[in-house]
Amino acid sequence: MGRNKRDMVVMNASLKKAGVRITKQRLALLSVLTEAIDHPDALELLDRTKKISSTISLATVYRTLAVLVNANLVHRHDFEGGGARYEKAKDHHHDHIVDLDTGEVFEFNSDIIEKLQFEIAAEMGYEVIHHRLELYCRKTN
Amino acid sequence: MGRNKRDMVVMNASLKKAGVRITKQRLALLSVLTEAIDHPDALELLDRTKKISSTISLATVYRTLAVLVNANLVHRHDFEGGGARYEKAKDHHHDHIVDLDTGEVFEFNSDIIEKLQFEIAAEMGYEVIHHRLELYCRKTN
DNA sequence: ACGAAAATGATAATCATTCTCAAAGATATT
DNA sequence: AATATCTTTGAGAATGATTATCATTTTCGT
Repeated sequence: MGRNKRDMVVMNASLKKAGVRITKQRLALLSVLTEAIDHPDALELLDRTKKISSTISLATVYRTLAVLVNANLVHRHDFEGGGARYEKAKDHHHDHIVDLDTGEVFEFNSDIIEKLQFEIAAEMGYEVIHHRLELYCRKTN
Repeated sequence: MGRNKRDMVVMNASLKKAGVRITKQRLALLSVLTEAIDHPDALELLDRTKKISSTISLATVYRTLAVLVNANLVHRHDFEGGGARYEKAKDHHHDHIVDLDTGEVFEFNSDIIEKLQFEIAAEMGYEVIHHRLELYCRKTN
């Protein structure tokens, strides 16, 4: 687990940017989200954070996630089935492929699709504020 | 409201196709869905159906919707905020634009996007079983 | 019309998420 | 570093949408 000084500085800055106080729970949760390579839900995040901070509750996980999502530091996904899943915001936008059999989530992005969406909305007098594109898939063969 | 003999025959056939018994609740709900030009939720469907059939419960609305969705006669959408919303299946596939201010839902479809999705999935060894594309928009100025 | 099988209604149960509020912690100021 | 103030936390209650339960009623092939 990579929680060195530089990471701490970055996370402190992130929280300041979000206009919230720095607490060990928030640092721990942000650290878990930073290390995660998957898309965990609130319960899973609680478990992982407890292993680092040992003192955090489910209510705080939800509250902190709401704060981070609001500050655009974290993205929340409502894939089919089960509760919301979370992911630390990356610098590049991406959409998701969900493996229907394993539940695994993969990322992809297509500038062309992005542009087409923009054009379709514009044609109807709309501006896309955000969007959701999920491909529910099965392995071929 | 258009519930003539031809509609009844069509609805009867639809239910038979779904392999379920024909009840007045199911006919009424299907009729409401057929007439709907919007994307109502379960509670709204209960209200509308009561006006036609006068005897249906929320439990039956949910149960019947589940049956119809399973039979691919109805589509269920989980747009952001609030509960699921339903729509009678049309012969052509389409995606949705959601007006963030009014909650209104518009339909669109793009063969190009569809094809791109297919290609992207194929490249990763996947076959798209179904997908979800929603544009959350605001009117431009 | 008869009887097995399925559907209904009323309500309880579930599940994820949000709310409440007293106690603990963080930050600015001195 | 002590104080005052304002925020966050934890535990559990509350919520809201949806599903399950089960006794009663309805459907439909015979």
